[in-house]
Amino acid sequence: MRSDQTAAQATEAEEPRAADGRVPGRRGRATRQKLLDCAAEMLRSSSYRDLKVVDIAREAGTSPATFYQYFPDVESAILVLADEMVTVGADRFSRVVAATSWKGKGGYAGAEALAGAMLTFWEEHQPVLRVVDLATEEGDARFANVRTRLLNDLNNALAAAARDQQKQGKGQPDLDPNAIAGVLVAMLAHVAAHRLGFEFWGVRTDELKVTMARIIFWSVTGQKPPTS
Amino acid sequence: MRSDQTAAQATEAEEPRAADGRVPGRRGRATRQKLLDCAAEMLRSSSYRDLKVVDIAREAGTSPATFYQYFPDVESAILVLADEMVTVGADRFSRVVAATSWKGKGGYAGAEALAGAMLTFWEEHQPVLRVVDLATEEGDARFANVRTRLLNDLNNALAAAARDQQKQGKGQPDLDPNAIAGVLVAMLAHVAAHRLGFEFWGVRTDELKVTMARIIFWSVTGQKPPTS
Amino acid sequence: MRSDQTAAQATEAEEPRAADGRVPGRRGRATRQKLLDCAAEMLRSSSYRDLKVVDIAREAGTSPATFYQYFPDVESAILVLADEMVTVGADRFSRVVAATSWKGKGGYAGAEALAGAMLTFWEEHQPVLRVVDLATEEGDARFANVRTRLLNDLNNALAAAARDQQKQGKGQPDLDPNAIAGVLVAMLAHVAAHRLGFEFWGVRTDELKVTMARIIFWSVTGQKPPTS
Amino acid sequence: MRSDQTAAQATEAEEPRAADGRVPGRRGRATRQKLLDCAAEMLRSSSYRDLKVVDIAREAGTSPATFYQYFPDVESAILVLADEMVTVGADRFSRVVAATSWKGKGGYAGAEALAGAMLTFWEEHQPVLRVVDLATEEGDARFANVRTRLLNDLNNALAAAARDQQKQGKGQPDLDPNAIAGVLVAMLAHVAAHRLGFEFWGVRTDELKVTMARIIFWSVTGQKPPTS
DNA sequence: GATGAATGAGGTTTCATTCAT
DNA sequence: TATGAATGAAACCTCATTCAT
Repeated sequence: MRSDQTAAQATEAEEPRAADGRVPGRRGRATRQKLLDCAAEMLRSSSYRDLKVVDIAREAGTSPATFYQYFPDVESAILVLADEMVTVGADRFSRVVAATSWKGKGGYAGAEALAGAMLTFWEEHQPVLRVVDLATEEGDARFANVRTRLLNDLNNALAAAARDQQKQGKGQPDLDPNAIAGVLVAMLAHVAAHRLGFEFWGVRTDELKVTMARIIFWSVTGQKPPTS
Repeated sequence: MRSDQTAAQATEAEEPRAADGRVPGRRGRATRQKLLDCAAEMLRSSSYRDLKVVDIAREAGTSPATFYQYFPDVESAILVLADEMVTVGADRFSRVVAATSWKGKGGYAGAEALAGAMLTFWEEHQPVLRVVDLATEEGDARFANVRTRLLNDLNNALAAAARDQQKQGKGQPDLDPNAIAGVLVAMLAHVAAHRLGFEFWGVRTDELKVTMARIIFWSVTGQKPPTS
Repeated sequence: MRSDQTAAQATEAEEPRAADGRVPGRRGRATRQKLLDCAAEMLRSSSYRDLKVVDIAREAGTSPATFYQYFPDVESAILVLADEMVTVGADRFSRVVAATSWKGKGGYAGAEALAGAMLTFWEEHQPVLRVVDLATEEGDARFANVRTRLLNDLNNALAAAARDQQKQGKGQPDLDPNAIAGVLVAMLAHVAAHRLGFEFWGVRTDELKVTMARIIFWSVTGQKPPTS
Repeated sequence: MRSDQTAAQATEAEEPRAADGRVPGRRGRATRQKLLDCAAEMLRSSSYRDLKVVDIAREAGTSPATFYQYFPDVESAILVLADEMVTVGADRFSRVVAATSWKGKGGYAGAEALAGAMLTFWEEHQPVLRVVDLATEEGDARFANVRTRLLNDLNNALAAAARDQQKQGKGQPDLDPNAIAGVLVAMLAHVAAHRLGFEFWGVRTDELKVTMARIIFWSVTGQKPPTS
């Protein structure tokens, strides 16, 4: 049993390499970036499974052969995008939880900020996050790794908070802090990923945010959230 | 805004048909079933996207041409499996919620039964459910339909319970019942789908069940769950 | 050089046989006829190349296996239809030419009757005739044979008439009677086959008939056709 | 009713494109041409319906995948051949008719030149023309278009000549000029297409030419062709 | 006589990937 | 660096045809 999850390694090294092992120069880096941008853009409209090397290359105004100079396959390119996203996201989530006292109105506000941050982040990075979810679901270890790195710190922070509250005699006495954190993160991620579906069924995003914030706050602190 | 979701139509008609429109006889039905069984079995080990007609046919000891006699493509075959699953699941979930009073210890027991039912059901039908999730995520309407039919009644029942509690002055006064139900169902489905991941991270299924049960009970009734 | 074409053999024997060599009884003959009727009907709407054994069988409410009891393949079935058509057509054309004196107004009337007969016959048997043309064009000897049998007598009769006129010092003195007949028959068949195309381009069938009749009359007799 | 047919658009744009949208370079164009040449060559021996992508590719010493780089299917490749043929043919026929005065011996010589041109052209381009006829017959609009473009100018020129003669009080007074032109073109095309069949039946090509020339001359001018 | 079922055989099509320039 | 071209390999899918009942 591992009581604490340690962050997995980043997939992408600092220096991008071309297929022949050389570190690309300025022109090469520009081409590489163009390919990444196009891939990201295309993920917005078409499904991950429909994203072909040929298409990305054409969209980027270059040839498939060029694509292979920078990425061994489509997944690897998306992984780079995913890595960039992780850097932004993990940091943002950590910051929100770190700023939360879990006490009184401010504590609840922190919970709400967290729910909001998740919803916003998922909205911003929807295309890549969808791929991460899909590939993880299909058993792709590289993407599972991304997912872990994105949510790991958040998960640990919530678990720590829950544990802390329990020690103060406040939280949910009988529950495993890791279970609480895991369930809450699962809830957040899943609801955020399906925000549009909820809207379609007539549930507004704001209502989702409040609902989740209250569940978070209560689950961590065991206190009734303050009524607004 | 649609305050109540109505169950979508089942995909599979009563009488299975062969490609030429005829209703298959005993031998034909046996072959068809064999193909379904093999497909289900193979989903256990390989990813849905890697499931090829050739493979299923070979596994079932027939030829691809025979497969096409009974299903237009792999998805359609899986849809049949999914439909069978829905029939069982939707019924089972409805039963659990219907038996819940949401009052006192019995009410909490109902919440726990629900969490347990979800975890168990997902464990039993993991391969097909994974495909349903994946295909839904990829925008396949037929599978989204399956998902809706599976969870719709449960969602409505939870929303109704939350609304009912609010009327009695007990529930979560400021929250949209539909949001509550949606968030809870999302949590249940997502956690159940990733049960193995949780186990791997050291969180036992029982703890997940209890944690979710308490969240459910509190979210619907606004009451602190009774300590065991 | 063959100055006279002799009629080729009919493809279909008097007694239809089943695949196993037996002469079918009443029930069998009914099935066989049903298949023929359906094939004929389907030729009306779909192209000859799209006519599949499975389709004919289904349309006839029976199975492919049954089809093979009566015909070795689709072409053979159509050949039967074509044979029936030839019997009717060759006879009709012969009659018209036989009734023509090639003298004066009556002679021209005969030419017009011939043109009319061709146009009408092609209209009546358009589906089968189209197949005959197609298959002949594709080099199918069996269908070329049909075409010959349909037009052979007519061809010979026209050649004889042209030759006869030449002997009387009237016809086209310098032309080969066989060439005249061949060209006229080609013209008749081709125009009749494309009657609808002509209508589409704004040329009425009546005008085609008159035009061809005049060409025929003049080509055979060398006389200016009488003005109406 | 359309009294005048306007030429349809050419099917092939100026710049051939590869499957991925790029304009092929020298090597690519050579491969493309090789494929076209092989297709043309193979049409000589085998029927159009039996011409498979695999076969053309093999014959050209490449792979099916390469074929698809230049043509979406076999028909499209043949259409290119047909287009090239049309350019040559339409021009040639126009020239012949334009050079015809329809007066006296020179007029008849023009008619004979036309018949000769048709016979020669069909002999030269027999394989492609056979496909055009077949596909048109089967209702393929793209090939019908080719046929129209090949014969349209000729048809219009003949109709104009016939109309002109009528105005001079010479032609066939009671006949529709469009009908005359249509019938003559049909005759020419059909006889030319079956030249070999005629030879087989003992009718020499020269005799066909003279016969058709006389019919043309008389049909347009209403005058007895001058005896040689 | 009729046919439910099964399938061999054959062509189509798509891409990831490579290589020579 | 970049890429035009070519292609192996892998599915797909469709029918004509057969056979046991």
